[in-house]
Parts: sequence; C-alpha cells; structure tokens
Amino acid sequence: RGFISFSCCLSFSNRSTYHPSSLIYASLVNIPTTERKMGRSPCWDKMGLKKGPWTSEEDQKLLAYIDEHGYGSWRSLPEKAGLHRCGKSCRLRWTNYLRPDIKRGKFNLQEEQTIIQLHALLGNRWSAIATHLPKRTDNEIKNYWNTHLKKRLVKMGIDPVTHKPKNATPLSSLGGISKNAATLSHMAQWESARLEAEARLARESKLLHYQTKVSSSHHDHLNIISSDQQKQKQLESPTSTVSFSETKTEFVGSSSTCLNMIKEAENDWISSTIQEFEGVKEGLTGLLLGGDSIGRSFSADKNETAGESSSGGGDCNNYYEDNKSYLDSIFSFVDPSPSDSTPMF
DNA sequence: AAGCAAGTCAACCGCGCTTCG
DNA sequence: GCGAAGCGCGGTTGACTTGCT
Repeated sequence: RGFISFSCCLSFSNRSTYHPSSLIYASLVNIPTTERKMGRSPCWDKMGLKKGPWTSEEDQKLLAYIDEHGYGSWRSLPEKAGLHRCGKSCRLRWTNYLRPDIKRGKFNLQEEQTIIQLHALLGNRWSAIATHLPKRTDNEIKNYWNTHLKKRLVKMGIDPVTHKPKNATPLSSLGGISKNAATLSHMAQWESARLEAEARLARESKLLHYQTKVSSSHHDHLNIISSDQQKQKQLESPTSTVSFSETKTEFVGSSSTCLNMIKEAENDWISSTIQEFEGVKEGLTGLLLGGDSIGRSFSADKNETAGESSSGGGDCNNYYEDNKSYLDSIFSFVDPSPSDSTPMF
C-alpha cells in the first residue's frame, strides 16, 4: 500500500461511491448541518471543506506549493495552494505521507526493537518515539504498535502497557522495589525531556531548511530528498549526542539554547543515573526472573543475584526465562555501558 | 463463490500546549 | 494577565483488504 495515495484516483475510479469527483462522494463529504454535533466544530465544517481520502491531484497541489513556498502557516496554506481542505488536514497529509524523508513499507527487526524499547521507556508518546526513527511518522509507529507489536507482546505474555510479565508480582507491593520503580521513572523523565528537546531542535532545523529552500526557489525534487536525508542523518542518531558540529552554524537563537538544554540534560542524566543503573537493571531482571533477588540486587555482591535468582521462582521461572531476552534487550538498549563508544545517554 | 470476521492504516477528532497581540 | 489562533499529539474511526469458513 506504499503508494496508495498517488494511485488512489485509479483505485477509486473503480468505486463510484468514493470517486472524489463524483456527486455521491460530494454528498458524503458535505454532511448536513443538522447532523453535526454541538460544540467546537471540526475545521472542515467551515465553508464546506472537503474531508476524506486525498486524491493525487490534491497531493500534487500540496507538494507543489510546499516545494515553492515551504510549509508552515497551515491555516492559510490550503487557500494559497488552491485546496479545499482545512489546514490541519494538509499538515497531516504532509507530515504523515508526503514528506520526502519518509520511509515506507515494512518495519525491520531493528525498528521493531527500537519501538518496543522506547515504548517501555516512554509509553504512548509516539512523537517522542518517532524522533528515534526519523524516517517513520508517529502515526505509522502508532499504527504498527497497535496492529502488530502490541499483539505480539500479549502473545508473549507481556503486558504491552507496563512491559512486564502479566502474572508478575506488582512492583509496588514488594519491599524495596519502589526505589527501582522510582529510578526507572526518573530515567524515563530524563529521556523524555531529552527527546522533546531533540524533537524541537529537529523541527526548527527542518523549518529552517524549508525556509532556505524557498529562497533558492525551484529545484529538483530529488535534490530536496537527498539534502533532507543528509540533514536527517545529522539529526537522527538514536544515541543522539548527534553530530551537531557539522550543522552548528545553522542553529541560531533558540536552537543553540535548545542544544545546551540537551547537553545539560544529558550530563545531568549521566551523572545522576549511571550509578543507579546497574542496581535497577539487576533488581528488575532479578524480579522478573523470580525469587527474592530484588532485595539482594542492591547488595555489594552482584554475582550472587545472577546465580541465585533462577533457583526459586516456582512455576513462574520458565515463564520469566522466556521473557528474559526481551527484558535484557530493553536494558541493553538503555544501558550506558562504558564499553560502548556512543552511549545512549 | 459468497459471506463473515479480523486486520490494516490513512485520516479525522478533540484536547492541550504554545505563541501572539 | 488574558483570550484567540495556530499547531501538535494521542486516541479513535471507518473504508478497504485479507483470510477463514
């Protein structure tokens, strides 16, 4: 379905009820006022704006306009671009489908792992997760999570919300573990703040990029894609300390402040959490592997935890063993191991 | 082949945050 | 400080596809 939108006219032409140019379609689009809900009206409600699937003609109009003028000011864009859509719809179409830096098609294993791992840290914060999968949209990731990954975790017996085995003892009910939970929450908050700062930085960079593009006016679409991809490469990096040095001159004003924010957040993060991390990792892994290893996990002898944790979990042990690799993958993803040349945080 | 159920995903909705006058 | 406008985000919807009976 990768290029469904560009060919939607073709596909719709076989379905009279959805052919955009048909009267039937128009009647579907213009819902009588009497049937509308009270309260704030949707943007398309005004002036009989169109809603529903985009046609290739509309896509072309939007692309052409953005290519020439850049994006932004979504409210006024549709009129200027000659589209009978609301700005919101245009923005959505652009960000979720038409942007040249979008990678479409199936998610690979690494992407899947990244999504699961980030979801474990951030929850349903799709935009934050999407900043670590720069060529994927938050909408796409959200859809993929809901239709594939969530179900897969459920099958594995893992709660897709908490990312914990469903029959595990609640963390809060165990003495001493609340510290671990709090630390994890602390970690998630830092990562969350960092991701937000990065997302902001990326947005500003993109905006700047398109503003610059407007000044140089017409040029080949392929060039747009490649230059955008280059910027994206500089900005992406899941490990994210980001190769800002190469693009530094582009960031002025609030962007440099933003950069400092990221650096500060990262430094603070590293100093405040790196020492806690081993304890948390072992504590939670211990918990999930069964036994009372949590309490011991903070003890001086770390080897003791790994050795004994598998011995006393009853029926849950096999279950936990099955999921150990899953959990380890989450921990390895966030583990700021010194051996790693590009630490996550 | 037909009917139904489940799955997929583009698009919509509405809330909340940010910016601006 | 306040309200309006603009925008982004997460949740939800519904048309369409795919798979099963």
